[in-house]
Amino acid sequence: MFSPDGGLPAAPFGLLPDGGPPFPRGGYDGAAAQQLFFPFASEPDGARDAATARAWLPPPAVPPAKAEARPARPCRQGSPEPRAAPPATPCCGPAWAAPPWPGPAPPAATAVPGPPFPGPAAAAFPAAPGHALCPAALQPSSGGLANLGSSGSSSGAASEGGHSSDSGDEDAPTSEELEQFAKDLKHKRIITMLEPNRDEAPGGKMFSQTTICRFEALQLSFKNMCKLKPLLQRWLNEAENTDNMQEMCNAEQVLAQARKRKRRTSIETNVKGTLESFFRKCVKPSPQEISQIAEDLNLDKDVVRVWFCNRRQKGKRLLLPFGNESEGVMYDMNQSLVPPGLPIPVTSQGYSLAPSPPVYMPPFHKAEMFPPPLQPGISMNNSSH
DNA sequence: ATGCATGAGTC
DNA sequence: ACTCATGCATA
Repeated sequence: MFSPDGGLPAAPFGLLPDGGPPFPRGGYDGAAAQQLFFPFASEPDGARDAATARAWLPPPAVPPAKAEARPARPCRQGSPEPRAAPPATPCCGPAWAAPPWPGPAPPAATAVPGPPFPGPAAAAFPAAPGHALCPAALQPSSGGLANLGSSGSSSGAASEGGHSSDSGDEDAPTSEELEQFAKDLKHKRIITMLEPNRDEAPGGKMFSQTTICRFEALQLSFKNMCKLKPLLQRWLNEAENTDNMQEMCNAEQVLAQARKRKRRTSIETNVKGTLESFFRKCVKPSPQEISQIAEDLNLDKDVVRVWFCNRRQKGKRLLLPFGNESEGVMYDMNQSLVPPGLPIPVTSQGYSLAPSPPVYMPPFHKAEMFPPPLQPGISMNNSSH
């Protein structure tokens, strides 16, 4: 049934061989030393509550072809159930259901390839008053956060729990602000990293390099960025005003290293290509399908499952944030992605998520659920491996 | 910089 | 079992 060509040589979406530039780990070597950089008091638990929010929802302009609502069911080839608008979610439901994205985006001169966030309509963020959409994010700071940009010196102190200032929704940073902040953060971080003793803070929670990188690259969901901004902001302020960021008791986070973590699986390039082709057919295979794929590829079912999860997550991360136009047309959970005319999103490293050709997978028959007919010419950066 | 993994929260 | 946030490990 599933004969994934035993090993497609190419990857549909221009999968890059994650071969990024070597990360200069000044002081970290060993596995132990984690890459934690930012310490923070503590993350408000409530911050997560809004997990329900569907980040990057389509803007008003876009006809709700189907807001990336929760598909819920495995791929149903034949019947792409029409997706209704996301039901108001508990917390930020309404807020996010209604496109948070303000109007037209100003040329955001940012490091990122495309305007990550739509527009500056500033306070457009519908922070449901009653609920803390993003508790942390809503931290007042009377527009202070917004001014982070001026890396000049101590930008506004994003103190928390301050004055709730202006209106109830003005707190939400605008995309512009976030971008600016991201830049500022990047700058500061670089400086900071040069300081041997400044990578962590006392007793606080810190974020990993991964998260920071993603923040800087605006690869996190808007909601998430809103949440993190105040925390990062605080860190920046502290870093600026503190000469010694405390002794940084090595502590090294005690590294949860003691934790038994499954060794990272390295999926072979060709296998990856096959997975990609499966993904294009169905972004959310059913457990059975996953099992089948796993069997075909000789992978652990769990590995396949996780791969799909991550692939979906990646799709959202890369596709939505940068492809404004694509809002609402993100990949159909029932089918493949790539809506017609979708602007090819490219990440900072030129990672194009779009399939070479405007592939648009038509509904396929069950019988051919997964025959991944990769298109020739699709480039796959087989780099090593 | 990003792929794969983990865990909380949710459906 | 999925989404989302986050991080370890690696290219």
